[in-house]
Amino acid sequence: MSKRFYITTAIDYANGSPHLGHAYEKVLTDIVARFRRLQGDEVKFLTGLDEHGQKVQMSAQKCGVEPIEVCDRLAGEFQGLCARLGISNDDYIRTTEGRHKAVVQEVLQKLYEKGEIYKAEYAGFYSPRQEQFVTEKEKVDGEWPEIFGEVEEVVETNYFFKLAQYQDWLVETIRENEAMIYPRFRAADVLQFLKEPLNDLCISRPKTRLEWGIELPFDADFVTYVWFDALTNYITAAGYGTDAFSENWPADYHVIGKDILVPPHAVYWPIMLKALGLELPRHYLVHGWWLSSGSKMSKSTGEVVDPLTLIEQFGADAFRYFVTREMNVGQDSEFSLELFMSRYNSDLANDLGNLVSRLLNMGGRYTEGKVPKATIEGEPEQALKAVWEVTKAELVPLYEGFQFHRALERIFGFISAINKYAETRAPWKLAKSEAEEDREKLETSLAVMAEALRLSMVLLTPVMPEISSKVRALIGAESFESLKGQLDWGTSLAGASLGEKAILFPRPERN
RNA sequence: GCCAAUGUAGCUCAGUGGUAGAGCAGAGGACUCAUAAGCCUUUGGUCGGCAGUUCAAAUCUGCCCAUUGGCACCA
Repeated sequence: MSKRFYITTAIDYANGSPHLGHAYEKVLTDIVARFRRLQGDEVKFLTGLDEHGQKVQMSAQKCGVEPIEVCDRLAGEFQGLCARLGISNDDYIRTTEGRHKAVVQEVLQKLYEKGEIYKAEYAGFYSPRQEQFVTEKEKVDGEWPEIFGEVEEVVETNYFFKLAQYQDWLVETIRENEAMIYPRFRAADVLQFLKEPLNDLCISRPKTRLEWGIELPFDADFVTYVWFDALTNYITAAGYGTDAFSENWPADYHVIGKDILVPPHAVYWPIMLKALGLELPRHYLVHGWWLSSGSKMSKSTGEVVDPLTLIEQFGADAFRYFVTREMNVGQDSEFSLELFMSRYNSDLANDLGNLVSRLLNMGGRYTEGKVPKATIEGEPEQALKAVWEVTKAELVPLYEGFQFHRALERIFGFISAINKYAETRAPWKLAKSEAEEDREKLETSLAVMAEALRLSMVLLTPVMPEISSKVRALIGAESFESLKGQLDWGTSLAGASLGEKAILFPRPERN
C-alpha cells in the first residue's frame, strides 16, 4: 500500500495537568490531519504522553504512590482533553507501554553494537538535596544558593551517544532542505546552534539516582534518559520493526513548540535516525506560544480565567475557532478573555449563528421548512457567487501553507457576504408581495443562502468539525469524506428539509 | 555580545515599490426574517526612529530603539 500521511504532536510530559499550550498543539495538528483527509490522503495522526523521568518519580514519591499511578491519572486527563476537543488522533502512545520499551531497547542495543554509544566517566558538582547536578553558572556571588544545600563533587559513570561525527552531514542536510522547517526562519536558529562543535549526548542515568525509566539492554544498572525514550515514540507508533513501518515512516510532519526544536528535534533526533539508517522526518511545523497562557486576569471582575474552562462553557469548536483565528502559526499570540469574547460574540454568534437562525426561521415561515429552488440569477446572486469563487480559490493554498488565521478570515468574510446578500434581497419584504416575480426572488434568496452556507461549512470543517456537520444537517446537506466536488456551487439542497430553529452559539448570561 | 522574529487606527491584524486597509470597539442612520442580531454611513494612523536608494518606500538598504525568542559543559 502507499505511504500514509504521518503527522505527530510532541508527547506531553506527565508532570502536570494540561494547559492552553497542550490544547493548542493538538488543535493545530488536528486541523492539518483533517484537511489532509479531506484531500484524500490516508492519515496517521499520533499524540501521546512522556511518562518517565525524575520529576514523575519525585511527584509519585511525594504523594506516596507508584509512578505509574501518577501517569495513569495524567494520561486520563490528557486523553480526556483530546476527546473533549474533538481531536481525531488514531493512536495515543504512552512511553510506559510494552511496545515502546521494546523499540527503545532494540534501538539502543543496535547503536551500542554499532559502536555509536560508549561508556565514560564524568566529574561534576552534585546537589543531593535537589537530586541534580549544578553548574558554575548557577552560582550567585561565587556560592550556590541555599536551595541546593551541600554541593559535592562526584564522579559518575554514564553512557554517551556520539553526535559530533554527524555534525557536518546535519548542517548540509538542513541547508539543502529549505522546506524542512516551517517557518523557515527557525532553520537559522538550528544552524547557529550547529556553528559550535557538538558534544556527545549523555543518554543514561544510574539506577541509584533514577529508577523510573527504561533499562539499558546492555547494562542493567542504568536507565535511558529522556531523548532516546521520548523521541523514539515517533517510530514506535509507526510500527518500527514491523511491516507497517514502511507505510508510515518517515513522518510527514512533527508538530512541535519552538522551545523543543533546538536541540532535541532538529539535532538529536535527525542524528539518532541517521545512525539507525532511517529516513528523516520530512517537515517540522514549529508553532509559537500563547502569552499569558494558563490564566489571565479579567479586567472587569479581577477573576482568574483558565482558558480550558472556555471549552466547557462555549464548546470545543468555539475554542478551536479562537485559537486558530488568533494564532499566526510560528508567531506568538496573546490570549485574553476579552479577545475570546469578542471573537465569540461578533464572529460566531452574530455573523454565523444568527445567519443560520434567520435562514431557518424564514424557511419555516415562507417556504414550509424546505430549501426552495433557485430560479433566477440576478445581480445580487452573481455578486455573491463572485465572492465565493475568490474565496474558494484562496482557501486551499491558505490551508496548505498553514495560514489558518487568514483562511478563517476569508471564510468569515464570505459568511458576512451572505448576510449582505440577505439584506439586498430582503426576503421578509418579498414575502409581503403577491407578485409571482417576488415569489421567485424570495425562493431564490433562501436557496442561495442555504447553498452559500453549505459551501462555507465545507471549508470550515477542519477547524470546526462539529459545527460544520451540525449546520449541514440543519440545511439538509449530506455528509462528505472528500473535498472533491464539494466546493462547486450547486443546487443539491433543493427540496431538502430545514431543521428546527437552532441557536448555535448562545450568548453568555450577562452579570 | 551574536543571531532571529516582531513593531501599521483605541484593540487584533492584513498589506513586500505606485495616492494608507479589514475586523472589533466608538458615533450616526435606515430596516425588522434573526441570538437587542444583520445592513448602510462614519470618526480615527507623521505605517517604531533616523538616514539612504528610487520619478515613487509601510514595502528595498544601512544604522538605531523597543519587545520576544534562540545561542546552556541542562552532568
